[in-house]
Amino acid sequence: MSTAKTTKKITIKDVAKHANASMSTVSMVVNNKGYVSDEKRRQILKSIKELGYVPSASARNLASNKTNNIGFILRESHFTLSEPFYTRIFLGTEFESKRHNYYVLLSTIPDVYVKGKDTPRLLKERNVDGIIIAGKVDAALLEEVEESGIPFVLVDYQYKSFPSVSVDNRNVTIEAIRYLQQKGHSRISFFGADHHHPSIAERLEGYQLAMLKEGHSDTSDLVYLEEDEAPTLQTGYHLAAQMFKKKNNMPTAVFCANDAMALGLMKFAEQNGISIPKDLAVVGFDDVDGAQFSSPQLTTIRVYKEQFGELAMRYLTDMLDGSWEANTKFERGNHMLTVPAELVIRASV
Amino acid sequence: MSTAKTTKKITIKDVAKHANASMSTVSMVVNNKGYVSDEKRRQILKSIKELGYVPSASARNLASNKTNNIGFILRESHFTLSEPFYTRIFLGTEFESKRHNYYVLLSTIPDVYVKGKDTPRLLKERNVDGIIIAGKVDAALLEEVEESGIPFVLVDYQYKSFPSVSVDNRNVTIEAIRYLQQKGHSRISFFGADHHHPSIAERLEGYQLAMLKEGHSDTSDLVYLEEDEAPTLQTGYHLAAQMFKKKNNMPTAVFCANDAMALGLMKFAEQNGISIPKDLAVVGFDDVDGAQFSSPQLTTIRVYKEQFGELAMRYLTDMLDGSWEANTKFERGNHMLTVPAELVIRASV
DNA sequence: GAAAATTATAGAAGCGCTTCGATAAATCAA
DNA sequence: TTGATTTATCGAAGCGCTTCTATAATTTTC
Repeated sequence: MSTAKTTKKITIKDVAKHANASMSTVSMVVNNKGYVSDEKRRQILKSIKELGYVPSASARNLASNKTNNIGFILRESHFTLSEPFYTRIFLGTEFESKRHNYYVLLSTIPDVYVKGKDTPRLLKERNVDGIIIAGKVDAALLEEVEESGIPFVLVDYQYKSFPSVSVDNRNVTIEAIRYLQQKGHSRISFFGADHHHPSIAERLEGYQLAMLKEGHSDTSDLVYLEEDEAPTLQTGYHLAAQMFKKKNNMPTAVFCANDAMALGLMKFAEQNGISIPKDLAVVGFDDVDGAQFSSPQLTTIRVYKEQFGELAMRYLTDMLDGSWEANTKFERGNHMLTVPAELVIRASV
Repeated sequence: MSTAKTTKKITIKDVAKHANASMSTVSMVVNNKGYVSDEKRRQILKSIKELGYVPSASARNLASNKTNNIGFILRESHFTLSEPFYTRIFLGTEFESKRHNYYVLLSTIPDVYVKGKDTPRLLKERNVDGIIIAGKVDAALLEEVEESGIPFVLVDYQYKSFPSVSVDNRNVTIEAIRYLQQKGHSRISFFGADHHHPSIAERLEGYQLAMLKEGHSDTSDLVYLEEDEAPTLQTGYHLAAQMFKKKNNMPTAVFCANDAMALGLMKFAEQNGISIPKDLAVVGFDDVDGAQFSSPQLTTIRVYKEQFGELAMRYLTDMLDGSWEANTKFERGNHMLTVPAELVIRASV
């Protein structure tokens, strides 16, 4: 490159000399620990600024036996989803990590995970202090991570009683169903898919709870589940086709386990001359970008993805510096955190 | 956690002892350099495996004055775009980085970049050996990066004659226009936006070149440009409305600078009873996921995003280990690489 | 007002690796 | 044969930090 003078790297030693202090004192100032007199501190801070000193990450890591990295593990397909759900969560962790001075190493894993082969390098090389795992992943990976002893937290997924952060699916679904009921709907359907996914199972649960409360103990003829399919627009479309085949005893509203399916349902409706919300009310879940551009605009449940990621990161860093363990509010088995979500009322009901 | 025996960390020293060699010899084996007899090498490799030795990244980095990290800088809005274009490019770099034993540190920057304030931490802390910058970013950032002296390459963007990797926009656009012409179209429109973006400018250039070749030296009444808008579905929709307002001398085909706009145009067409491809042929650019689900399916230009990222990473790592400089094929001013794209023929023409 | 505790600073060991001589054996050139 | 190279190995310095220990100076305690 064109840098004329290859300025020698400034080390802590240079700062010490310049500030007329010892390396250890400088280190203490930089790390904000130990005892340093105000005067000396000012002196050192001044020297740091003047010399443009920036601590070397590797030296620091080597000496303190930390890596200063947080691993973020995510399935490839979740990463490249056109709805940037996990991407946003990742972004949230990235924001939060800056606050705690960590770097985030993103590692994608293939959808079909093979234990030894696909093990993230950051795990093998133990190049992270903690790990965030987003979305549903193979149990084998989870076990590997657990065995490694590296602290971790799951996001938008749950497994055993591993530390996790998830949307408060059940309660917000109940809220949504209540809303439909208040609007006069009593025959309310549920569209779901892949109900092995804890989130979707929880939404179904919330739905059933709310229906039960209004006396619908048996919802089997109202629930449409494509158990082995992903909850996509296509799935929603198919489910809609299926539902409209049986002409009698039709529901007046549908709660979809996510927006993609709701959008699929709306597409089917549009193509078949079914008017929304006149003939059928629709509620989605996620509040994807497309939800506000659909016609009619979709009433749905908004999830704060960035906050989601931020909370997970905070949880993890708290674990790392021990302040979490100390916090008696969170006892064993209570390690599953929840982020709120909220009903966004638009035009599809 | 529940790890009973906190197994002591295995260091290079342990391996040396176990293999009856010196640390330096082990180091040479690990790094594949210097002279080591086959016998000793085997011996050491065996010990490494037996002990499960994994080198410490920080120690290695400190000693060799490298970081083993590559920075990936991207605008926040590009990262959370619903079309995972840059996300895919990122994925490509991630794949390739594994091959070269680098970690990728992703850093997003806000859309309006303020020099000191938003400077990526990895730049300030010089915590990377090289940097990849994806998409259009603020020139101030580019200058900061250049000043840092850290090797970098741009992806899907160009600035001055900085090393870059881009789609071969001009040529593939010419190919697409030729294709339309072969299909009998001669009045072909161009839909564009934000033509300060080099890619879009190049596409326009290719379009004009191809039109010129068929005698259309003046395309001004065929080109629809929303210069200060982003190339979104909405923009495409507006442009379509604009175009259909003037009833006479209508084009028979439209080349859209990206799929989003093409989809917007098609939406307008559908709502206004214009049949595609009967009344109007449409070609897009990017081959986004939505392109194959539209009706009719969109004829477009496919960009191999992962390969894009891979190439950029390869370029960068080549720069880093000097083998690029040595390669006489790439002289000054020739540092702009190109990835091919291809016309995908579907049903909209 | 002397012992104990706290505050302030410096020095040095050591984190786990790479790499630079030093040294010696093996191979080559003539 | 013998000096010059090449091959093989080792020991030790040093990368830039953190942190432990030592030593004072200052403040607190009863």
